[in-house]
Amino acid sequence: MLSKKTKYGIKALTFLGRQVGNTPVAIASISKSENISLKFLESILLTLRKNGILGSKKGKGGGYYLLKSPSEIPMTAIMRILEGPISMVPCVSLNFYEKCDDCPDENACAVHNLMMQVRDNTLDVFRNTSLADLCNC
Amino acid sequence: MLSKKTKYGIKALTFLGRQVGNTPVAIASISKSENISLKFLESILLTLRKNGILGSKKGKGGGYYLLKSPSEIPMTAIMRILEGPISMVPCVSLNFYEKCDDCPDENACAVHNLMMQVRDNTLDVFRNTSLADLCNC
DNA sequence: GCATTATCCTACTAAATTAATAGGGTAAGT
DNA sequence: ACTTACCCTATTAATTTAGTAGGATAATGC
Repeated sequence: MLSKKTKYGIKALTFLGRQVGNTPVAIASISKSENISLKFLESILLTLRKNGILGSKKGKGGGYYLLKSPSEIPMTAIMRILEGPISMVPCVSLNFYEKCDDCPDENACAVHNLMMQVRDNTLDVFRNTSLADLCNC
Repeated sequence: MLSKKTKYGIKALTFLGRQVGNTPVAIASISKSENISLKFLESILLTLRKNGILGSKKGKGGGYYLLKSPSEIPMTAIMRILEGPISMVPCVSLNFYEKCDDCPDENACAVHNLMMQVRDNTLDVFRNTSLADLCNC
């Protein structure tokens, strides 16, 4: 299941991507428009800034803005920052790999092989989608 | 992330599907072979039985066995019983649909439309895979 | 018919994760 | 100065997950 953190993060990014120009938007403004708890959203936008997706400006007229154009932000990046691994099990993860405690042989594991297929399919979607695609719908 | 419950359940089912004949296998036997906590596995097999995937036999020589041949058990069924919804958000779920609290219009929601694609791709994998496919690898 | 074997079933608990909330600090603009 | 709005750490409440405990019930074999 997708966490609220990721869901809210994507919604906020989409909102920012739909702005004309790239002027900073206050958290409170996004919070209201998208029905997201202000404080929770604050922490989400903070991690997106720390991970190089967003820039910010303090003081009056300040807020958050995209650092790149939406078409240059792939969904894989957003998902990995907000949700973590894209795969359903750590043992098939490309960026967050971990060995299973049980399971002596990965290649012989039915779950491993099945989840590999799921990962590839999910990855296809995220790799072929950028924030721009979400903004135009 | 896939829960251990689902992971263990799939491993147990695969183990049962690989048995020659269809004689009952004791929980303890599966538990040992697959490195799964006996009591936890017990509860998992119980739900699989209550959902029509497994049959059971009590007493000496008893245990669990598949009610159908592995090729007749689609992964969609197993996943829905053990893991629940296949989609990442309730608002795109076919079998466990729920409306979002936020989000006035589903069709205008970027997350909704993206997760629809992910669901379709994941569903494709599970629909085209049966337990038999897992047993032969 | 009694001991043994193995599933059945409810309830409980510990740990981890998620979804926030609180509250003050810091920088920018007027 | 004063206001606006992000910055940052810590705490908490709720939920989910993973596993445990302990006995009830049914089948089998001697």
